[in-house]
Amino acid sequence: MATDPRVELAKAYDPKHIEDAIYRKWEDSGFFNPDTLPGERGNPFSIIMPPPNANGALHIGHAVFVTLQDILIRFWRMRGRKALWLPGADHAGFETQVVFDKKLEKEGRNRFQIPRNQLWQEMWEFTQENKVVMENQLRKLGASADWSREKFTLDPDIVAVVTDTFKKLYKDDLLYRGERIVNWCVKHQTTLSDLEIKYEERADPLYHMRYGPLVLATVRPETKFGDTAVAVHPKDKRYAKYVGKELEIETLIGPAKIKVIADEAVDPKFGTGVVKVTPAHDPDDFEIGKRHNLEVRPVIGKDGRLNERAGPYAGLKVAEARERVVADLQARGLLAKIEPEYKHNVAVCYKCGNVVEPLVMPQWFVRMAPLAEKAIAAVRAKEVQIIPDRYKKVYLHWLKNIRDWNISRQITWGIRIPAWFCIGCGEVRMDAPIRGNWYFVRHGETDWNAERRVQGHSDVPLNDRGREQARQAAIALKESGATIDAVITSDLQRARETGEIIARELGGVEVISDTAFRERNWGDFEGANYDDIRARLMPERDPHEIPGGEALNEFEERVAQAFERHRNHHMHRNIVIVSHGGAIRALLARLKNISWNELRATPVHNASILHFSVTHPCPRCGVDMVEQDPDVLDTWFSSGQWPFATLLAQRGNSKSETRNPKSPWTTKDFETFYPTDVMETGYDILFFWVSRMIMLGLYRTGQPPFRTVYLHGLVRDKDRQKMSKSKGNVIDPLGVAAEYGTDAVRMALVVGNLPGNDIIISEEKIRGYRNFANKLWNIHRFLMMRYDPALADVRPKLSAEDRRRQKEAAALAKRITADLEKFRFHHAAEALYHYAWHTFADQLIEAAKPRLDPAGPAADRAAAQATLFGIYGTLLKLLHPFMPFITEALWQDLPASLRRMSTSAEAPLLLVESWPVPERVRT
RNA sequence: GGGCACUUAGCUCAGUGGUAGAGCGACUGUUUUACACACAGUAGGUCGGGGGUUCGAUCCCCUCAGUGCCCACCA
Repeated sequence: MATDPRVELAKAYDPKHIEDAIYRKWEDSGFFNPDTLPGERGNPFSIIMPPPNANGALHIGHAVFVTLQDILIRFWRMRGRKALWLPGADHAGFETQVVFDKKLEKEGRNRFQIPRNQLWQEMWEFTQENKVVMENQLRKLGASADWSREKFTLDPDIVAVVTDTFKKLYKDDLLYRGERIVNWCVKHQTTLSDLEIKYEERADPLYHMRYGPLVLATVRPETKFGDTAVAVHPKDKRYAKYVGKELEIETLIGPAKIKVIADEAVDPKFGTGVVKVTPAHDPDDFEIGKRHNLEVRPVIGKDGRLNERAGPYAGLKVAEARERVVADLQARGLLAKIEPEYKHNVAVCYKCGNVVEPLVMPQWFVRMAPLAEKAIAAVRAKEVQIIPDRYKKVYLHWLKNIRDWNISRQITWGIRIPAWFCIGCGEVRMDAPIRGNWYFVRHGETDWNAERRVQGHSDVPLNDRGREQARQAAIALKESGATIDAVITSDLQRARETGEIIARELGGVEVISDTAFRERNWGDFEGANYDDIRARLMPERDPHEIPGGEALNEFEERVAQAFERHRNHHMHRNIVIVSHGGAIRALLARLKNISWNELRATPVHNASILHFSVTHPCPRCGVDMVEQDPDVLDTWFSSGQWPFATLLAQRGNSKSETRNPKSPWTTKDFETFYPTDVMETGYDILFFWVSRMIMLGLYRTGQPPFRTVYLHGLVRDKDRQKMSKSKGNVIDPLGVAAEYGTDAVRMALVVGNLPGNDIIISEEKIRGYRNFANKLWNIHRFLMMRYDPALADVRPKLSAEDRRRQKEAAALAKRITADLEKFRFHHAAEALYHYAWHTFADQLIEAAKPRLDPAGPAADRAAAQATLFGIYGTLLKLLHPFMPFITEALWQDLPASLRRMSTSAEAPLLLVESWPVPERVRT
């Protein structure tokens, strides 16, 4: 824009033509990076941006945090602080997995049929694309974040911090692997933390079943096969005579004996006062079971179907089994009564709404109580302040009643759990030193694979897809970081080609061909359809005898011996073995000492990679190979470390120096900016995120990760409805920003919104602030039209009114400053709106109009001009954190003499040391 | 079952111990060279009901009602 006051600006403010250029100018200036901010800046101010999920576009909720945090950052930067706003993105494990699962579903695929490394690769690309889109959206919203420090939760240096914390927790006995009852989502095939389940009220039948002489009520009769006791209240006289006895009961799968126990958890007033105890499938029963040392007898599997313990009901889904069991109970007279509409709450997956199946599984749990204790103390001692205050109580209550946190997830997308198990006996071998790695890779796809034809020794070449798969496998190997020393492959063409592609992609690794790694010889069956053969032969297991082929044990022996030979030959090296589905299974069966039947659960897909590491012999079973836990960490376990992890991961940053050699666990950034000043986020993730950041921050650094938590509300539409795509009431922040200007959207999100209260937004409101931006534009236009540079040399004769107005403006500046210091954004924004429009425009400008007449006395004209421009400059500065684009544009348009910058004329930005009220120096 | 918050103009919300404000909307008028994305004006509220404290309450206390949210989740 021109600085010549005679050049006319457009009549109306058009943000489209201005915003991008302004942002580019800011970014090019380097002022977003605290290291290149001009001026003396000893006093840091830092905010770590809540990393948006890299699985989609930004929504209006993101615009809220961008606005509030950007206001804070710009405010403190203008006040001379060394201000850092560190941006990032979250891989958002389960959330992204769900989004990606849906995408796959649309393409007719599903994640359980895709090799892990291939799925990972696809998800990596998906999130990287989203990340770029998101970054640009954040820029559009005016975020003055330091992009040079940006982090992603899967960056290697972040992962290093996170896995280090995992190991430290384990060492400190704050992390354990335990068989505990967990929330299992049958659809997503993963466990969920207690925060990731919701309760829904349902009306289901309550069945009163006969257990010998007793009658008990349940909504889940199908779990009866897993009952290991019947419980009554200890003081219940009705049943005292049974306690401690074993009852002979008739069940649907024959007569059985069941213990009667007494436990406080039983409510004698509910139903008959008798309860069946199923420790494997009910959280409360699991607790009762622990108290009474009851057997945990699982009858439902991860597939949500009954298992072989349920006899004739095996294989049925829970709902089907319930119907059948009830019908059969009724037929046998074992059902005393049915209450058809019993209202109760059912736990469901918060994403898909399917009923959560409580299962007992080995998982990793963080022992929360000791961590929570410190997090409670920090807030009580006001080391961390929570705004608004009422959330403090919510926070404390949750922490006081906290339960251990299951951090294992059975999904692909996430940070792989840094724990290793002995492949022989499953023992946890956390610190087993790795000396050599073996990667078993199945060959890529052939046409026969696609046609489901048995290949055996038939020499079929890879097809195009197979070659691409091989390349993908090579990329995955490369990315695993290991240096591959050699590729050993079966001599059959499909394996050899795969091995050669991998070796080439890895930069010309030696390829060794070995006939012993061939697939099993399927003799007369080769070329036939795989399913036909399975149907014709034994449907449950592989045939031991194949006409003209190789016996199973011979085959296993051949492969196992070959592996043993190579192992001895390639000690302490990293070797890829490219072989076949059957051969890899044979190896697994030998190495892990498991049956073919169990192997069926682990499909070996084309070009999939299995990774084993060699280490010391296991102290329990002597096997010297380990494999990494296939599970990944709950996303919140990594994001819970975000404030310190991001600062510790600034080692490569050219401006922020390398790590301190004295302590590997620090960086200059960490020392400068930690603990951060403010954590600004939504109240909906107080437990998920904020409390965990406080706990993990205290645990790892001894300090809380931030001094103040500011919680904003959820954005709703003007009918108080949550925004959702299905309701069609979503406001796309970028869409409205493009239409009305980013500043208008920002103001609309600030005015009238108190901390912790839900935010109501409507297009009308945004339009209102678009009008305000236009008002500012025209105030500027008027001032510049009347501006007379010649008056700069005239000594102004200020009137009493001029002085009063100057004082008024100074008071406003003080008030806005105090509001921002105390996080009263809504106050400040509204006061500025009001002042600019109804005081400055309506009164000051109107009053000055006659005085600015060129025919008037010069001293008075100079006074009017000086007063107006002086206050106007202050106003622009005060408005800048809220409406950065237009204020910057107008500021730029002021003649340099009016800008009175303390920095050089080339440092054109309002954001440098411009705040009208200086900060008192902190001691 | 426990907890928290809210109930002020048609809508969305500020606000203060001394009998109420903003934005949007409605209505009337005005195209006056900063702005019709504007200006000038008008209408509209027993500040959820009841009780108490007080000279005085929308604001403090009690209670009732309604709304929303969070936590827990005994078959």
